[in-house]
Amino acid sequence: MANSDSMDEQHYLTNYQAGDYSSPLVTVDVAIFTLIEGQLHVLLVQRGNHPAQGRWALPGGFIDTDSDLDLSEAAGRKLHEKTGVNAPYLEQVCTAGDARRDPRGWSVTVLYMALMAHAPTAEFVETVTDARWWPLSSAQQQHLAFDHNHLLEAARQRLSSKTAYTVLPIHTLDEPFTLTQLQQAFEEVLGAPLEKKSFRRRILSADILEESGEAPPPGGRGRPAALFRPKAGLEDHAFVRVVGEGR
Amino acid sequence: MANSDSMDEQHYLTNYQAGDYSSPLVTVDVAIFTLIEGQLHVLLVQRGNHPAQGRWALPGGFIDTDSDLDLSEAAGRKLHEKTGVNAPYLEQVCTAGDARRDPRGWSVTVLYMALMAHAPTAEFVETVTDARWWPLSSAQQQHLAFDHNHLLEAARQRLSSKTAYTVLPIHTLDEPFTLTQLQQAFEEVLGAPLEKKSFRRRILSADILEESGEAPPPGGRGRPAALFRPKAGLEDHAFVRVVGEGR
DNA sequence: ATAATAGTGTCTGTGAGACATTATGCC
DNA sequence: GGCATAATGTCTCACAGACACTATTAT
Repeated sequence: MANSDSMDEQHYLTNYQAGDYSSPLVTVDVAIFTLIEGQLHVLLVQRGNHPAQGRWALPGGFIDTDSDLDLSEAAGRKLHEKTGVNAPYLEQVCTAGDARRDPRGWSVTVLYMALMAHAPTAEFVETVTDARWWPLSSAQQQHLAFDHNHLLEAARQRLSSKTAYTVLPIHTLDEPFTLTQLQQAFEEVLGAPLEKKSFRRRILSADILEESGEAPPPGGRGRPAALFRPKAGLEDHAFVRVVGEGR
Repeated sequence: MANSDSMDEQHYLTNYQAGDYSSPLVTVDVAIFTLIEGQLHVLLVQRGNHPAQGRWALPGGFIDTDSDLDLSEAAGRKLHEKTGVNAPYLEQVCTAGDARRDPRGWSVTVLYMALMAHAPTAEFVETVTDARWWPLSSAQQQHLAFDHNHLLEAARQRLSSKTAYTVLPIHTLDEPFTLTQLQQAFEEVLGAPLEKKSFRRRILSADILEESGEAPPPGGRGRPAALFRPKAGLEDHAFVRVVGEGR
């Protein structure tokens, strides 16, 4: 390790060679979820290159030390390249790193979870042959590249557990939305039904939504529902009690 | 990117050169907390080398791709090298990475938080001139190396927020302990007083402690307290309501 | 009117907050 | 006895669960 008391930091840095240490590979992967017809889906891409050529994988790839300013920007970039969308919600989940997860050697991946509303008008994804929205359970049943089954499970767990005390699923809906739609989003993410009254009481008393004055879409059966959108900035509300399975 | 349809994965891998991409530097840092005389302390080491020579920093360093099997093992190793202790509790907090946090270039660090009981008999740390337990507030007031002020704050936040719905501070105590000691540990971590009755009700009804039959230490004033230790395996209990500031 | 969906009233149960009271050791 | 600390009794309040009920639309 190059160092001496007489060497100042400037001098040290000019002599420093990054290649002196064997550094792990560093990638960023993104599990992006959305609701399509009420079902939770995750975006996967089919790998065109070795290793794991032909397998489906979470979108991601190597950090570009020239153009990426930081990790979350790298994650956003990977996502944008695949979906053409700037993820409305992006959260770092965890980092996996060991000697075996990538056959190329010791590698580290920083996993992000993203949520977006599925815009049925945006064909950008469906038309790309190697990127597809998968129903979550189908995605989890197949053999994904690398350790992406584990990563997907970790992201899924983060989504579920945070849904119990936040309003995360709000990011899977287009605005404005009805309370029933929001409840169904929660139920799909949690994998369990919720009590209507409790849910509405919880959400409304948190004071994080505002009624959009808009008229309800015509053609629906039954009483038209009120339409809401999140109040600005208040989307990261945390409840002091957990919802669902009151043990 | 080297690839062709005719090349099989084995062939690809033998031709693969890790140096082909400019990879960020990868380090692991650990914020280890303990209680010393009721006060929360964090272990810092003074850097002997450039960069940031002479500054105090969280213990950590480069991944050793030869000997480290995975990230948490690397974190455990860094900790062991500094404290001679295998951390009883180790949790990954987050990963920071950008072009500027280290003057040597694009770097990524995986931050872990650790908790341990302060064994007054263990001089290993105090005698090493470049490693010291700092009261948390003193540590946070000085200018630490790199972005370690931010990392320390992130670890501190994780500790506080998880303390609100788990029993994390249990790992800062020697066994057996009294409920009063446990409550004081919670209060120190949360930075706020707790109601005695609520606290005891919560902890006892969670059924995660067992009474150690041991006799209370002599010499104390007042009624002797019952001594407890955690039941095996049940230390990661999660409550469905949050403690402290019942808003 | 009937079906269908939106939305409310209200009772129960759990557990946190507050704080007064009792218990058990020491001198 | 008095002091100090441990432990309990018990009331209130917030909020989740349950579920019956009313409201508003289309046909």
